[in-house]
Parts: sequence; C-alpha cells; structure tokens
Amino acid sequence: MSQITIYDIAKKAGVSIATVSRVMNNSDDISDKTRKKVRRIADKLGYYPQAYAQGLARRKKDRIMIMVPVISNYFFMEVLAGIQAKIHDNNYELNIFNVGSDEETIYEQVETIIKRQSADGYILISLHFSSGRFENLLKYDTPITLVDETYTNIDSVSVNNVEGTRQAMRYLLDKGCRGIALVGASDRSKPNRQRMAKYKNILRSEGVEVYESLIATGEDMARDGFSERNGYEAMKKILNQQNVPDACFCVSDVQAIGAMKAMREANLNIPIIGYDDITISKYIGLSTIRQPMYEMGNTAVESLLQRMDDKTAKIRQETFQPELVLRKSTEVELP
Amino acid sequence: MSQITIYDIAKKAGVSIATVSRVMNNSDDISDKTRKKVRRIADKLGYYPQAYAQGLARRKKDRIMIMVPVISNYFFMEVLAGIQAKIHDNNYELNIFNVGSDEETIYEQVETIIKRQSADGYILISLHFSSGRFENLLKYDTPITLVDETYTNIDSVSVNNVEGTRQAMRYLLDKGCRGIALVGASDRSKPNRQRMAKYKNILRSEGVEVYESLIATGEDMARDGFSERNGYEAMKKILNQQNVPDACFCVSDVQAIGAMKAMREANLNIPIIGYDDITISKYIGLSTIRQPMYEMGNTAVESLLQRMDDKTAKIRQETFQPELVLRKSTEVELP
DNA sequence: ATGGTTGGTGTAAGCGCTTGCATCATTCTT
DNA sequence: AAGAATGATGCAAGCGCTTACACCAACCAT
Repeated sequence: MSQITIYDIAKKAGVSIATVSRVMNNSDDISDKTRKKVRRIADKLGYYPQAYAQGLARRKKDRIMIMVPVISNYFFMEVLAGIQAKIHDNNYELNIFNVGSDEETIYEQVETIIKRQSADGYILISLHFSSGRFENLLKYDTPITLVDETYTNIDSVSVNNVEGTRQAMRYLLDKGCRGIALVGASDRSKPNRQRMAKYKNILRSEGVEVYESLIATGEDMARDGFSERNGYEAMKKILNQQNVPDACFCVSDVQAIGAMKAMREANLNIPIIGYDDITISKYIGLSTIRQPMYEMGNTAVESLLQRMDDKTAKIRQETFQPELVLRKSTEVELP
Repeated sequence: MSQITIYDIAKKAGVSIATVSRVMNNSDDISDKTRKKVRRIADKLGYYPQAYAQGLARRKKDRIMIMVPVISNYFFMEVLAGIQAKIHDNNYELNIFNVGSDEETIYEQVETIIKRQSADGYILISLHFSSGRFENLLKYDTPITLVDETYTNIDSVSVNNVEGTRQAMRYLLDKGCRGIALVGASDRSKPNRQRMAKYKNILRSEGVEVYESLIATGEDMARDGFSERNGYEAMKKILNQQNVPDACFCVSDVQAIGAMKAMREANLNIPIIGYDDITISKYIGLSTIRQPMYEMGNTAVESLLQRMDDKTAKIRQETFQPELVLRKSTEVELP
C-alpha cells in the first residue's frame, strides 16, 4: 500500500484534489463536513503530502539545513542543541548535512548543496573558506548564517577568541607562570589560528619570552586537530624537549583531556586550561574558557529566520563573549 | 541571479531542456560538442538540478535519512561516523533528523517523516517503540534499518547487551566484589532495561544478594538519563545509604564519569566500569564495555542499501558482540 | 422575483525535472 | 543509389502538489 497520493484521497472522498490539498493545509474555506471526511480518509490511508511535490509546488521547503564539517565534535553538538530548541518552535524541519572530510572539495560540496535548494535557509558551522568563496555563495541569493566564522556580507554569530585566550593567559600569567605551553590545532581552523595568534601576542606584549618548543600540535588532524589524541600527541612532543612548561593552555577541552593524560604519564602536575567548556569538563574538573554554545545556536536560528523573512535586512553579526571557568585543573601548587 | 532552472540553460545553449537534463545526468547519447557547451553554461551560471524537482520526477531522492532521539549522544556520534563513511561511497546524500524530545509524539514524528517520503531509506537509531508501532511503519513499504533496537520484520543491527553486562559483572565478581552498585538510566531505553535486568539476573544466578539500595538512577532524564549529571546524581543517592558499594557498574560511560565525580567527592575509591567506550574513556582511564559503534553504523548502511535494492530480501538482523576493556578505573586495591 | 453576496468547491495551469518515443540527419549496406 | 541502421536531439506527458480563478448553489436584501 505504498505511494498513496492526493488523488487517492480525492477519489475516495469524492472531492477534487484541490479540496484535499486545502484540508491538508488547514485552509479555512472548507466546510466542516468535507474537512472531517477528508481527514478521516487521509488518516486511515496514512496519507501525508509528499515533501518533494509540496516543495516544488510551493517553492518553499519549510526546511532548514545545518552544514558542519565534522559532526563528532562537542562544540557542534552543543550549538546544535540550541539550534534545535529554536527551530522546533518555528515549525521548520531540520536537516543536518555532514560535509565530507575531503579537504579539497569541502567548498564544492557546500556550494552544490546550496545550488540544489533543498532547504529555505542554511546554517554553516565551523566552515572556513576564503572571502572569494563566501562572496560566491552570495550569488545564490539564499539565506545563510555563519557560526564560528564571519564574513562581511553574511549574517553570523561567533565568539570572541581573542578575549577568551586573553582571559586564560591573563590568569596563568598572574599566577606567575612564565613557561606556558600551547596545545594548538589545525591551521585550517580560524578559531585555532586566532587563539594561537593571541597566545603569542599576549606573551610578547607582557614581555614574556615565546618558546617555540612549548608550542605544539599533534599529528592527528581529524576534526581539524580538535581531538583527545591530538592533544595527547602535542603534549608528548612538548615534554620531549628540555624546556619543561609550568602551565598549559589548550585550544579545546578535548585536547586538554589528551594533554592531561600525557602529563599524568610524565608525572607532571601543572595548571592547565582548555577551551569550550564541554559538559564533561565540569565532571573531570577541567578549567576552561566557556563559550555560550547553546545560546549561539539559538541566535543563529533567530538570525536566519529573520533573513528568510526579509532578504534586504541589515547584516547581523553577533559576537559573544567567552568566560573563564576555574576548576581543579588550575588548583595546582607551583614549584 | 537566483532560481536558475533547466530552462535558462536550455535557452542559452540553444538546446531543449531534455538535452540539458541528459547532460546533467551524464547520459551517454549526447555529442561531445553539446555536452561541453551545456556544461560550460551550467557552470558559468551556477546551475545544478533542484533536488525537489528531480526527486519528484524521478521518484527517487538519492537520500538516506537518519533519525535519532537525541543527537548529543556519544553513542550516536560514533555510529554516525560509521554510517557516513559508508554512505559517501555510495553517492547518497545523508540527512539527519533529530526527533524532538516530546516523549509523547516521538512515534508520530517518525511516522510523519516517513510518510512524507523525503528519503529513499531510513536508519532509526535508538528509537524504541512497541511492536504494534513498528508493524505500522511497515505499511509504508519503505526501507528501514534499526540500530540499537530490533523488531522481527525489520532489518536491524544491534549489540548484545546481555553479554556486555555479563562480562563487566563477571570481572567485578571474580575480583571478589559483592556489593556492586548499578547506575542505571531511563526505563524508556531498551538497552538500559536489558543491562539492568542482566545485572540482577547474574547476581541472582551467582547467589549474590541484590541490594535495591545499590541500584540508582539520577533525576536528570535528558537523553534518557545517559548523561554525566544523571550518573553523578545516581551515585550521590547510593552514597547516601548505609550500604557502601565495593564496585560500580554504569550503563554508560558518561554516567560513569558523573559517578566518578561523586565518588571522588566522597573520597571513595572503588573499581568502576562504564559502557560504550567513548573516545574520552581511553584518556581518562575508564574501564568499559566496548561496543563496535563505527562498525555498526557501517553495517546499518550496508543493510539498508541492500534492502533498497531488493525489498523482498530476507530480513537481516545483525548482532555485534561487546568487549570488556580494562583501564585504570578498575586497578583499585580492594579493602 | 431579481440581483448581489457569500461560502464551498472544482478547473486547470504551473512548479522544474525525467524519460519513452518520435524525428531527422548521417552513415553504412548491398 | 536506395533502404536500413545509427546517433543525436526534441516533443510532450507526467511526477504530486498548490493556488488563482471560475463557478454555482444558497442566502440575503430589496
């Protein structure tokens, strides 16, 4: 009993397909009697308008699509939670599209999806392209909101990476640390670049020497290096040098978790700060820079819906402020 | 320059839309000259067939949809990784649909999505319904594969929860533990029910007393209770009783992480085993029951594609075996 | 009784694409 | 040189739905 269509319902109910369509769409100029009859038959046969036919006829999909490079990423998960809550209220369907990991074709994948118009609006999370490419996306005249990235002519919501890094470093410096290790991630990631840059920048401006031997990234570049394994590898590298760090700043919590394992294995106990404040951090006592991920998701949807409603509205660029959260991992006696 | 269609390309190229369609679909009876001309124009104008129109005309969507109750779930993330890898090879688009958390309507949400036929096949992860409801889904005659759940007439891939629990308990019992706490999750979750049931079952069959005071679940039932917070709360409850446990088995790793925090706060150091083997477990040294999540995702896709290819094939029910992984959390001297 | 409203329903065009079939040059056979 | 086979393209129907517009009975006011 597959593929039942509006025609089947119309025939069974003895009405035209237009009437069935009106009933299914809750149009109000349908008599109660007809409405009930159609409803009953539709329910019995398990009929519901096909998304594709409807989308074509309406030129509207009632669908929002999220695009992410790597779904198995805590940052994304939290942002997503915020997105979902908001979307649900607005009667849209949500689809998540996972951009394949083939570095070279990421942009093409995104562009093709957008060309295909399978949604009314798109939220791009942690997808970093050159300006030219973002500009190119504009020509499809489709509502897009960027999360964790910014571009002049596109709505976006992001978080101040400079400020987050500043807070972490400030704390460590104030504590008296002068050999602060940095566990970084892939150069492809813009937030990572910003954090790493600020790390150096603040050390310099404080007149503290920047030791290249204290800066490392693991070999594992899956998820742009934001992985436990990467953090572990990075810390191993650092500990292989003469210069022993007296503190550590990681560009993500998961990396910090990896780094902590390496430190434990080396019997090194120094203050360490991560970045993100994923749920687990609270439970393992990891100090970190909290990003309002849930709220960011929320705002992203808001921004997108607004744009869908009015394509000519002014570009909206929201920047959130991060916050230092102190836990056990920084409660360490300095030697 | 929005909404460019096959007609635009046809006109510009001076051919019929049929020809354009053929070029876009790599049909082979198109002359090289025409093909190149059309391709060039399509590229220049950024044209690509609209998914909805194509889906309607073809009665095929080239799209597979994953449905999950809660996306922010490690188990899901790992399974997803396996799914993606496999789907990518087969030229399908992947969409993830997050079933809203409104407990009452979950089934209806799933049914409606399936009715709307926005994909050629569906993978339902950790979605638990009554038999009648699963049976009802069958009438839409749509390829479906279940993950982490089974139903007689639907393809599925799951993992043996009884065996996993047995291994964990066996280890703890062999170690000499007789007061093994159990941190459980929501009753709604079938895997949880199976694990909790086996826990009691094995104790009884070993002639070890089952203390209800050692069995607990937290109050937080988000994600069916599979959360750090839930584990934390559960362990708090247990430690509030007289009966102090000498080991702990948790139905998920995240709960174990929560429980460990509670234990630390109470200065209790007993062996603890989680369930899942999420990435972080390796780094924090949590012993656990490993589930081959990636492989499960892989197999799920395989199974679904097979069904899409042949609706009459024999139902395929894959069951994977879990494996006990020992780490630091069980390296504890017993008192 | 007449014309004007009104609410409920049907008609038909169209959304952008695919695809079986027809068409028509070309080229091949004999 | 004529007919057959071949290759490339166009024609047009159809996928399942929405929606402007037309229609018509029933009702109202006059």
